[in-house]
Amino acid sequence: MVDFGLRLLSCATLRLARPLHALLLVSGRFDDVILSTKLLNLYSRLGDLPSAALTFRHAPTKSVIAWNSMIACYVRHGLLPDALACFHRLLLTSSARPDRFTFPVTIKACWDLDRGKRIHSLAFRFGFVWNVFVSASLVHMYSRLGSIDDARKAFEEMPYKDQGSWNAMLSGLCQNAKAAEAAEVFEEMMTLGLPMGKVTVSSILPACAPLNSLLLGVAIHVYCIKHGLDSDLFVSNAFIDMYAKSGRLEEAQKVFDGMADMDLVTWNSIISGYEQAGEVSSALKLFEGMKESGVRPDRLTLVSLASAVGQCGDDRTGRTVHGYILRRGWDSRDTVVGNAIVDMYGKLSKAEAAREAFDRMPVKDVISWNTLITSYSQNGLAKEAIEIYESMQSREGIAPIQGTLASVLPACAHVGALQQGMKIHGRAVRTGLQSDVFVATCLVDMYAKCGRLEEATHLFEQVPRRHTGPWNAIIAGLGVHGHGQRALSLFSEMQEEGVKPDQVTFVSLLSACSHAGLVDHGRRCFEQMQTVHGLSPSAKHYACMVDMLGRAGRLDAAYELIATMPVKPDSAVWGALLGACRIHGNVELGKLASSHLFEIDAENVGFYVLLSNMYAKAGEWDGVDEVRSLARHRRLQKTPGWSSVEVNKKVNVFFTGGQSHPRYEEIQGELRALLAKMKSIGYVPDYSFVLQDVEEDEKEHILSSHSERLAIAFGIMSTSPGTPIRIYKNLRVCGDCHNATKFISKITEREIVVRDSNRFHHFRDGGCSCGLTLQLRDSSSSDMEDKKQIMQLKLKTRVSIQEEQIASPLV
DNA sequence: TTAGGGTTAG
Repeated sequence: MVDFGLRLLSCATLRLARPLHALLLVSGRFDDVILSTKLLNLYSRLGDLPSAALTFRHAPTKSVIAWNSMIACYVRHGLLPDALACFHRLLLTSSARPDRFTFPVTIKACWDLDRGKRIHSLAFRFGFVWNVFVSASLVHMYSRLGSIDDARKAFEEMPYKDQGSWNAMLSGLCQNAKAAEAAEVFEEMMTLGLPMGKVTVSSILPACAPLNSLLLGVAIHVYCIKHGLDSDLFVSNAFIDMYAKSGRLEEAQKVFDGMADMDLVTWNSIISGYEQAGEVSSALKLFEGMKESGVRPDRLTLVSLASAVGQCGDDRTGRTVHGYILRRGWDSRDTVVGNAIVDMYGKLSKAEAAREAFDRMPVKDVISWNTLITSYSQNGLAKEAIEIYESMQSREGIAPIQGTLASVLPACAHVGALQQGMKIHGRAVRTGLQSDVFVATCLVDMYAKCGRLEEATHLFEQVPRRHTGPWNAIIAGLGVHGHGQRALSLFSEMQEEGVKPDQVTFVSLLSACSHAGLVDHGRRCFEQMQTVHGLSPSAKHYACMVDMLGRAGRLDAAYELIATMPVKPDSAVWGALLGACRIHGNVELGKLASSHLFEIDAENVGFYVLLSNMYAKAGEWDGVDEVRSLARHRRLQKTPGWSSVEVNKKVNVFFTGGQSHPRYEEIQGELRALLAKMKSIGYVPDYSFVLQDVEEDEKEHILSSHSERLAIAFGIMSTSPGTPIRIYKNLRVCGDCHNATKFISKITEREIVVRDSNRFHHFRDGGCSCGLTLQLRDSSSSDMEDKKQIMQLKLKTRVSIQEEQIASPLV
């Protein structure tokens, strides 16, 4: 006589299971409720859902154990609705009664809170909630579905808690970002003298990094080594993750190196650790190791990989990775992976490729939109970024979150889209996001950069002041408006309130001092930054210092600083020196700065223009020719000048000489009318700013086609009288436009604010009271000399050069 | 004869 029970229990493969199944049927023993249930369990254990379901259907009598196994089998296959349907059939059609085993598995099948609560009340009605397995399952389910309060309640109501219940509570808290509470629960567990198992360890470890408590992590590590828990795979994985997130990559690597076997999670944790720390090449190397070891990458691996490639900035690797992801079956419905690809292209400065990847995604969530907005915004396509935000608004089911506003507000700030920014501010108020420190900081920055310093200050005063962000934003804002003293006094206030300044604070502060010509204050800040605040200056800080000393004419001191700086000077540092050399006419030092710049940043036309300008000012025409031919040789083209003005919440962009605006003719008419009035009260066009060697009336037209004029004219004709006009220009405003704008502000009785690549110009009633007045006066004092030189330049080269712009295409 | 609780995420 065959002992079917024993053989069913010990059967390990499907190949052995099938003959047993047949034997049961022919011998008539299948009718035995215990044996048919054992067969079902066997199929369920071996993961053969169809056979399990068939066995279940044909079993003449169904014990509650059979029902339980069937439900469990569905859950194991992720068929949650089938599992719940099976449970309901058990309730409604079977004479069997659910038991304490039924509920844990059914609770596991609940995929939303409503269902979970219904099953919870059924478990209560059947009297099983007091079972420790059932209640621990409830704790787990509520945590999984994000209802941490219900989880805590279920946990606290448990009359008896075993280690599993504590573990469920710990991991639930960790997964719902309640690290502090998790640590409290853990402490309570230790106080009660409960033992720590490997599950406990891997549940509590994720709380260490968010709590900044490396000490706790290390203590647990020591405990694990002592009790032999450290060889467990789950435990090791949790340690890698904990160390990596605490910034201890060496420790993470040590754990990784000591592991006997590794799984997908191991590789993902270490790769993402290196990627998050910015050690991109190590992350990519580990990915190769992972492939060699035969572990198949999953979506999380791909997310880390894409992010690593985005950081390394190498678009060839980017394309390779994208190709790899496509080949290895990137599920196009996987929104997280899709978002990572969009982000990768954005970081590689490939806004178009980002857009394509975005368009290909069938399911887009709010993160997809945020990522695309950021991709455009960070690649200088601010207008497009705002348009994407607008089209996002019309999508159903997609509501802006913190990250959305934090990506679109800088775009508004960049093009000076004040009305759009204000609309977004309104939205932030309605959704309560304006009290978010990050959003508030962006709002302060936006108002300051859009020329509304009062609003920025007002908003700053309402923001909680513990964080450094808002302080940095307002200090920078005061800086670009030329209010160096106010920036300094705010900095003192910041220290009095105990807010710790960071690297960014000092960049804002130093540039504020630089713009206002406060050299001594700037120097003191630069010293304090190192001695008092223990911050080592970066290339950015040195660039500010060089700019400050250079503007003040202390070129030797500026050069001295560069020669002795401990970090490698970048293009911003040398660029600041070159700019100062141009102002003060130091050709020799300028040549030196350029030689460095042409090595570090050979593609930047601005530097060629600056150098050529400087040669022209000094009358060194050979130098001018040399620079021009160098630029031509490198196939560089001038940066097109453009200005933007916002009318009716829409950003209008005008390119210098551009005729593509639909109301171009009207704009020209407006400009002609203005010009006549300007001339009648004493405006004389300054043709020295015209670059082409053409007839006088043509010159007049060229000046009138500068992008800022087009934008101003459009602003005047499209808004009601008295409305201030705000312009953003990507390059610096030319001297003639600066003068003309004074006249326009007088004639039209408008306040005109022009923000250029350097700072703000406030025009009102025929004057300009901006921070730059001083500098402009400086350059206009030598106006006559400039004009003479430019005339000479024209004679020699037939084309002259304007600040930051080369007249005709270089190629 | 059946059961719960564990690590990685844009």
